[in-house]
Amino acid sequence: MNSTIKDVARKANVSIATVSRILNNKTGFSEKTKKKVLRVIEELGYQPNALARGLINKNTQTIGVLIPTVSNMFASEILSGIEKHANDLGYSVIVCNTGSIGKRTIDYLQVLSEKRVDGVIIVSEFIYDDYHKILNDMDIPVVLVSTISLEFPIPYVKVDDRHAAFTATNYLIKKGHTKIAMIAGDAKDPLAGKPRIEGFKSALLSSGLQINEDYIIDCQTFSHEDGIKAMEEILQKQLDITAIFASSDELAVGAMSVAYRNGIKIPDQLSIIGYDNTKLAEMIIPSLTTVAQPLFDMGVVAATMLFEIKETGEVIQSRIMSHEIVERETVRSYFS
Amino acid sequence: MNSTIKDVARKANVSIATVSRILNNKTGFSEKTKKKVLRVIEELGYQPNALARGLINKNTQTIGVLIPTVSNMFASEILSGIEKHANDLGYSVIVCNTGSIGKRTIDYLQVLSEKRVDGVIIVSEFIYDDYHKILNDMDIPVVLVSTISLEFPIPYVKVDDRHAAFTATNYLIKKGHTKIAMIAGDAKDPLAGKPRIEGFKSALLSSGLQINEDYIIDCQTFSHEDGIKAMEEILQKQLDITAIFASSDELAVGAMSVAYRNGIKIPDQLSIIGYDNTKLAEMIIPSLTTVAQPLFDMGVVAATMLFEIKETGEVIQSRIMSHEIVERETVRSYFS
DNA sequence: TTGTAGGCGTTATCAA
DNA sequence: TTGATAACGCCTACAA
Repeated sequence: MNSTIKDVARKANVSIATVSRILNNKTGFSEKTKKKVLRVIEELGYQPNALARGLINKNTQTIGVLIPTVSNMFASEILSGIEKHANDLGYSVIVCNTGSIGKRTIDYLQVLSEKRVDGVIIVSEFIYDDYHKILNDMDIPVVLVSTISLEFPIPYVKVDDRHAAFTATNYLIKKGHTKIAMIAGDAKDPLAGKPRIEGFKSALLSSGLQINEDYIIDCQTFSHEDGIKAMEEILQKQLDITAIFASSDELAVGAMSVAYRNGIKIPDQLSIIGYDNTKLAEMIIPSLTTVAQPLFDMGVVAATMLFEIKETGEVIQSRIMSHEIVERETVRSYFS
Repeated sequence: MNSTIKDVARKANVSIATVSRILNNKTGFSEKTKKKVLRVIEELGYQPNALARGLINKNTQTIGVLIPTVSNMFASEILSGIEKHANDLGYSVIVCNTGSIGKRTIDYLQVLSEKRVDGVIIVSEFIYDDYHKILNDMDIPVVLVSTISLEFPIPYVKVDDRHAAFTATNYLIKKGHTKIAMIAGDAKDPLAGKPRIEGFKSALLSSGLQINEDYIIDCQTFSHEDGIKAMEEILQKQLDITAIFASSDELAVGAMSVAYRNGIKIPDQLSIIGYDNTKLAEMIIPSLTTVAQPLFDMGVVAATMLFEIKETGEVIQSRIMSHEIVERETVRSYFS
């Protein structure tokens, strides 16, 4: 059990060098010995030891993925894309669930560093100085997904949040809505929070609509639970609105459930548009109109970029993925 | 960048053996040299090479997880639990997205074998002979989650599907329902399909109700989409029912959406109970009554078992996790 | 308390 | 076409 190259060599009456050559499709052996060696490998059930290989080749055929939570549809869809493409190229992926706490990230990075992964993909996280320091010391490709670093020149793949939020809001306006609230997620979040608020505002502005800060509900997170709270706040404030733009599908769905409980019909009395286009958006009833991020593809693209950097050794251009409105059932038009 | 133990030794004027001892908290060095070495390590930013360590220690501090899809709430919740506990114990996890095709599983197993992972957790998959052969050759702990192998004695953690289905159906009956259909998922699935159907039937039987095979809708999968199809079939067949038991939350939600589109009020005109208790169940509107599997905990327990086997070297007892009805809004009572 | 040296399972460089 | 042999970075007897 777990024989080594040495065992193979001995049993086949050749040197380990020859076995190694055959294993790696190098040149320098006869067809006959190849046959023989291959048979012995089969007989022994020999499996090359990736550790020993990695030690000498300085690559492990594995990458690390830092991701806030695998157990939400947003992140897991991205992870799925990454894993898919990595696997297609013969790489394994180590998942690191950073959660919301920051400390674990450092530890994970340390571990990935010790394990000598060939690259790291970071999803939806702010890049602090110490992260970057470790990353830098590791001297391997890094790419960001759905996040960005102003401080450090790390390539990323994401949608243009401001633009997407603008598009969503504008969609509402084009449907005849003028009294619109926003459930903003974490307004302090410089990556997924602020830009979307800005996009919301500028859509209003460019249509000559008034901005009222009271109509922008700040939550702590982008979760379903906070969507509920936000909608309750909207109701309690008795905001005079016909539509809501939510910064995530979960927020939107949370809001929808409160509306439902209060007898508010969607979209008849209140329209709502989400953000992300997770599977939740199509499963919820009524199905949620939302601005889609190509989550799975973003994962694939991130992995593609990572390996491209690895191969070429060059810095790669970041990618802005295009977003699009997916029209479903939660937005009412005031025309036609 | 990427200094070795040798660099540390040289710079600290000690032997590599001493550095190694300090690194591993062994005995045999003075406090003074420890200080000195530690400082040098700090200065150099030295990180032990896990590959070299693993090569000699014969362990990699990483486990592999085979899972059909990370991008559904069921699997990702389990994965989350596994990752959590593994990480707490200093292990990394490699995710292997087996998808629905079988071939990839073999390849993944091969890779995990070459990478010399310390253990493997397999989620929701049937264990074929060749899987088992590889697993056996790897000679490492294996545990199954939400699946079971009749052929091979591999420890597992799961709920009692038959019992859980019985409980769900019985719950419906106790609420006064007598005309109940089942959306069965994949009826040919010997693990998640058949047992639930049996549980459904025996609940009916033990309450003196009739079993009508026509009322058991067989789908290919447990997906949202198939829930839609199943409900359409129910409608088209014009089954005379007041309640449905669905083999997964996704199926239930798919059915709900069709009911909604057809103006059928839930739970007023039709009650429905799901299976799993994923986050979807609490987010859907109205929120879904369902029989809960402790998904996250099952992941944690699986990891716990894995490491226990690894430590003790003994075969560990399988664990049947308890299920429970989570009462929400989709089941109407005919009493009171 | 410390150092020397052999070995973990490979690949790669020489010779032969 | 082959085979020794020196790395790769670390751990661990065994000596000192």
